[in-house]
Amino acid sequence: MAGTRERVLYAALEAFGLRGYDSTSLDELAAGMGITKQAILYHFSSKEELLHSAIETAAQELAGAMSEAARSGARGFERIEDIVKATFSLAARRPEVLGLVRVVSRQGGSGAAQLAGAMNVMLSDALRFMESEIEAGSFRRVEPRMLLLAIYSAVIGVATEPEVMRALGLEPDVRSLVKARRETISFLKAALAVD
Amino acid sequence: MAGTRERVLYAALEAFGLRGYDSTSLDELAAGMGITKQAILYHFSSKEELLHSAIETAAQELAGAMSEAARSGARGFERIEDIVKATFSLAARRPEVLGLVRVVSRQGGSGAAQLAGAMNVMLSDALRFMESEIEAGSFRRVEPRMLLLAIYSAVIGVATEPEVMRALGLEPDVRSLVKARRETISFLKAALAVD
DNA sequence: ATGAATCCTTACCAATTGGTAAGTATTTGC
DNA sequence: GCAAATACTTACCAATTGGTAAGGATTCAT
Repeated sequence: MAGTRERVLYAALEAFGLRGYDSTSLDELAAGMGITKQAILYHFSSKEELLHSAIETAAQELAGAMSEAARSGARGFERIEDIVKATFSLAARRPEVLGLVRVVSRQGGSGAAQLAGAMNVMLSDALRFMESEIEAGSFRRVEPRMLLLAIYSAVIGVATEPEVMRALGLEPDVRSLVKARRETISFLKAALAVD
Repeated sequence: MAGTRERVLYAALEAFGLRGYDSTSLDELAAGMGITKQAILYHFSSKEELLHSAIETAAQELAGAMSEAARSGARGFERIEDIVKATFSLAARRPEVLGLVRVVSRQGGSGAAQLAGAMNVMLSDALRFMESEIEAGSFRRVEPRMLLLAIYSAVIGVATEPEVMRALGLEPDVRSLVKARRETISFLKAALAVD
């Protein structure tokens, strides 16, 4: 059995990422784990600190998945494909991680700044990759930052919008996610291909 | 001066769409308008009913903007372009409308079902358009629903993720939004073009 | 064996939450 | 002119919120 501190951290990451920060009370969180709220506040001095810890964990996990995907050292579009696959895999395995990224980046405030800081290296790596591929003529000539934003939005959106999928008549099950992944990749491939 | 009921409705739409449902208290909302919480509860029997009314308003406003964009009767990619422009315009003018769509579709529950219902006609129109354009050979052969989801995600994401823009070193001002719009359109154009 | 640290619980607390009840101006219908 | 509906306000309320204080059990160092 993992330590209480870690269990709290992961439960908080899940709750914050799936239901939102304000919508999650410490009492609920504690009851779900069979402990009391004060046990949480023993390990984390405040709810906000718990959020910051959860953000850090999520950022690390995301960075880990990305660097794992980049380990193959693929170039050109294959690299993008690896990254999209890793993102979808993460979305299926632990939807709360990307969920927290969304919740926090939307909410703004110090959490967003912290998240931005934690993902800074990842982002500038991605930017440099984009620029070099464009320079090399492998990708279409686009504004790399705008492109990253579009890719981020498309992938995160597809991977984390179950309700929108339902509204479109798609059940957000594993099969549909795989299909969504394939479509997203071919979508990006077409968008990036040189004329 | 508009009636109190309408003012409450629009203030709620703004607050729910930008800060979230749970993060907005009726007291706050009322104080911001110089009335008391009970005045709100006079016009709307509960906070949830206020949310439902706000969702309906947002859905109508979105549908209005879309049908306005479709009024030109353009075909092929020009139609997509008109719609994306209209969406960005809405995002710049009233960010809370798309914000509410996001918040609600993410949160799930009865609000999401209501929103899905209100946007049903719009969605099936969009689907039929996609299918006919693919059939006519104007767009690349893709799964229309997946494509819609990708477009939705890309546009909504770009138009409503100021914090992500900031993280990428882009200030979310009008100029950047215009640039983002242009990039999104060319991104979609490339993704949809037939080989 | 014992003092101290670690890890929790019970017992509170002030502030805030959505919501009710009752009263009061103002407008409206007749 | 007057009852009734409309549009609020003040006064409450029970439940929930994040957080504090203090105490108890267990482990650990000496």
